[in-house]
Amino acid sequence: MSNLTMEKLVNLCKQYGFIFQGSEIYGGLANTWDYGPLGTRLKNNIKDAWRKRFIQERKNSFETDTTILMHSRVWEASGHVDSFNDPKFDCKNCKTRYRADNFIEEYSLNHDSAQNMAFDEMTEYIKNNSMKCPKCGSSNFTDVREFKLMFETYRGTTEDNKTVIYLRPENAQGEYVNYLNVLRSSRTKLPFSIGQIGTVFRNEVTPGDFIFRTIEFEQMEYQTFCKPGDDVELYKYFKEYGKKFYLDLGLSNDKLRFKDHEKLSFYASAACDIEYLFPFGWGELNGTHDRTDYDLKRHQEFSGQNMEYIDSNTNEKFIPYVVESTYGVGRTVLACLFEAYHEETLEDGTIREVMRLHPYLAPYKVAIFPLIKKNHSDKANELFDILSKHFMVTYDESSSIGKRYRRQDVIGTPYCITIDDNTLNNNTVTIRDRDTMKQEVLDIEDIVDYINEKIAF
RNA sequence: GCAGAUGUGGUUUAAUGGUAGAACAUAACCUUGCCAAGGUUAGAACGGGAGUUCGAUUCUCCUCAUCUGCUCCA
Repeated sequence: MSNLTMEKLVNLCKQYGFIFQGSEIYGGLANTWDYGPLGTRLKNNIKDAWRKRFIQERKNSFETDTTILMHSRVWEASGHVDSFNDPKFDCKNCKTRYRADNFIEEYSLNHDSAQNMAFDEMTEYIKNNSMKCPKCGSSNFTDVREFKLMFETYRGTTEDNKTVIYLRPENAQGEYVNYLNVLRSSRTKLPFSIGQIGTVFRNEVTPGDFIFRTIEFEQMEYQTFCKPGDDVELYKYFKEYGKKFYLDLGLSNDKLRFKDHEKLSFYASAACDIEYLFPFGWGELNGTHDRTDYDLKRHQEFSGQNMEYIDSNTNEKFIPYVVESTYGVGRTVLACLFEAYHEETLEDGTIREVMRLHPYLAPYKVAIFPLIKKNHSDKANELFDILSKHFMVTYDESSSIGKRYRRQDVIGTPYCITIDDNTLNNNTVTIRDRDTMKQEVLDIEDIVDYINEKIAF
């Protein structure tokens, strides 16, 4: 049973230290969220899980960590400088927003091209041709304005020495510009993959949905370079591999679906999302794109560097195709939180809130309780020192034992260990499983192996 | 970015143009021997700014944030 609304989740995350509003003491900055102690653990565990599946367990798979700030030519080559800002205007009457270039091409009498028009020329054109809002018939429009989706900053310390530099809107270009470096240094062959986890920035006008859409966010990206033709099978493979990854994280099959793109971007020959059913509707977690040789070809053109691969068996030369699969980190965190939350009514009628996170994702693997603070806290602290060398452990000696169990249930801790007189006399502890509510007696020596086996991913 | 609604301790809330009250949560001490027990005590709030007023959490304006619906998301 779960009836977790977004509002309730936001409060829960704040209360227990998963996620806080960004810049909260100054009134908040819209669409930014800070990860607290528990949220940071959860997020890092998700990233580690991804790393394990995509880098560690796959041959010819390499991780990079490239810079947020890149040469401006990168974004010209990628097409972002030309395509990642839109000319838009609003109908003041019915508040509909249009893309000016599309509007002119679609609704003008001659279907003129707006390709080469400046913004004020588009404004003039719309006015001079008495174009009307297709929705309400009004001609009361705002001027055409530019909506830049890339954040800009400046390089250079003096006013007259400044050059524009962009904050990356995707990680992918970092892998593409290092394709030759990785290929050479790793002595690898096609097909091979470069993965990367990194922060990207998009200056979008957005409604929030909590951490679902933010202006700064992390992506886990996976680029597979292959021989042209092999991209078709790889594309299919990575769609399924991505879904498998989400099932492994504990998301339920009936809340996951594929959504093929009908309209393809200029760089892609195929595109498909994996969506999760959030309380606010289906939302994208992953996008897999067949980017063909678009990016490497463009970088070859713009940089002058030869991006061709030589197949040593056939001596063929070609620019590799790229299949990209991108996973949103924050969105995955959000999906895992929604999926994990349960409310259970106990025999005495009280409600127990349980965060049934996969043990690998749980912020703490084990909580240690001295049954009686006075008698058992020394031994409990000793155990903390032993176990904390192996995994994240938390310690709680305040309030009643029942209350301590409940606190761990809400934050997803899979195992609780209680130290009592038996521990002092026989070296055994009571370990309680969050999901089954069953208690077992365990020798202290066996705890590490017991837990490690349970939390494996 | 547009329209509407909302903003009181961590959370849920009460009242008020004149000292802002509670419950839960939190912390300390006592008690307690395995699932939110009890007692005592403590800390903690009117989103921010300006205006009207002798005095504003309350009225007005601006702003910030959140929610709902649009819009946007190569």
